[in-house]
Amino acid sequence: MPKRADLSDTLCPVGRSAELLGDRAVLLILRELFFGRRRFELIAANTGLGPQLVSVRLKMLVAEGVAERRAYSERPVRHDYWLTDKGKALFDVLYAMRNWAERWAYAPGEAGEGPAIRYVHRTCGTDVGTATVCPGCGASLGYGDLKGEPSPALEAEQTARTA
Amino acid sequence: MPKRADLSDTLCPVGRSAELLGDRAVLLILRELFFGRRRFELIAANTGLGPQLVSVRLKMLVAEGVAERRAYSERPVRHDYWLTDKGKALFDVLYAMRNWAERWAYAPGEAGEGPAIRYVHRTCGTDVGTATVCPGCGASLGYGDLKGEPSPALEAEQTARTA
DNA sequence: TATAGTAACTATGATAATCATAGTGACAAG
DNA sequence: CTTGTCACTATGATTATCATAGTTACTATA
Repeated sequence: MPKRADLSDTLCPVGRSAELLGDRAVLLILRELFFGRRRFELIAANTGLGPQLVSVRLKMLVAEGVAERRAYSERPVRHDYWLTDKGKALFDVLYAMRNWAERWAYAPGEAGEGPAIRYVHRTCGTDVGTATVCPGCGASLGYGDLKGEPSPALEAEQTARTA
Repeated sequence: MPKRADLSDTLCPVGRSAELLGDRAVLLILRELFFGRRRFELIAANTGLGPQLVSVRLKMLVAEGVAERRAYSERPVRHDYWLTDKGKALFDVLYAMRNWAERWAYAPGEAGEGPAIRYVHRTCGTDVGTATVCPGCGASLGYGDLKGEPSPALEAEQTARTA
């Protein structure tokens, strides 16, 4: 394909986000980072993306200030990737995607009982369902406030990929 | 590229959404539909996408049940595209993208004063900022509750594209 | 009647992004 | 001194995307 059109200078905020997020690989990598999988190989394994693509996208995310490369070991030198504040702020987008999918993207009963990922408010323990404000205590919910618990079926799928 | 990997059968809700939303063209077309631009040529002009891509993606959105093709005129036969309920539910995702971009994707002062798009709660008139719950009346905010008002600069950019 | 215009597409070819797979460099462990 | 781990890089086949031109089916104006 020809060079993809550049949206980074549009004044439209959705266009600007689309420049970053309108990419399957980026979305999947962000998912991994939000789930606490920071190592290159784990990210590649869990997303099913080739190492080339993972490499290119991680560099892009670092360049955009969304992720950060850190050494977690000298001798041997090993690096992993962490979300910056700018990256953590993307949680709301992924959470909205999850909310939409839980409601619209599964055939009846396909995900077993209940949602594929259950989110619980850390401070009060309430299952928040798909809310953006805690139904228990009324606090607004962002990254760090929520604890995601994959269903047994989803967990099985994930461990199968790493094996 | 080889055929892109299929995520439609993963149990992960983010993966499922990514299958649809991890695509620049889809995101831009959805933006147009949410802004009430339903005609093919308008969508192509405002997104800057070629007619081929717009055609393919609209067919995909219709096949996914996110959009619907309607005839708005017989003689000559003319069609346009509307969001279904499943499509309208994606508002939360695009709104989260907008919220993120307003905060993180502009250089200081780049968008002029205030946000690139101002959102106002229709029923109570409050400027909601980037909230998901109305700061004025406490109602939760979804598609239909909000009225988006582009800044003069953004409006200028949009009309420039259609001319 | 002829010409131009509008809207929703389809067709084509050049180019670049993606996938799959194999390979590299730096080190540790047995 | 061979095997293993981890974070990548290199390569070639395949295909999606862009830009542009063309098509179909009408309406409107001259």
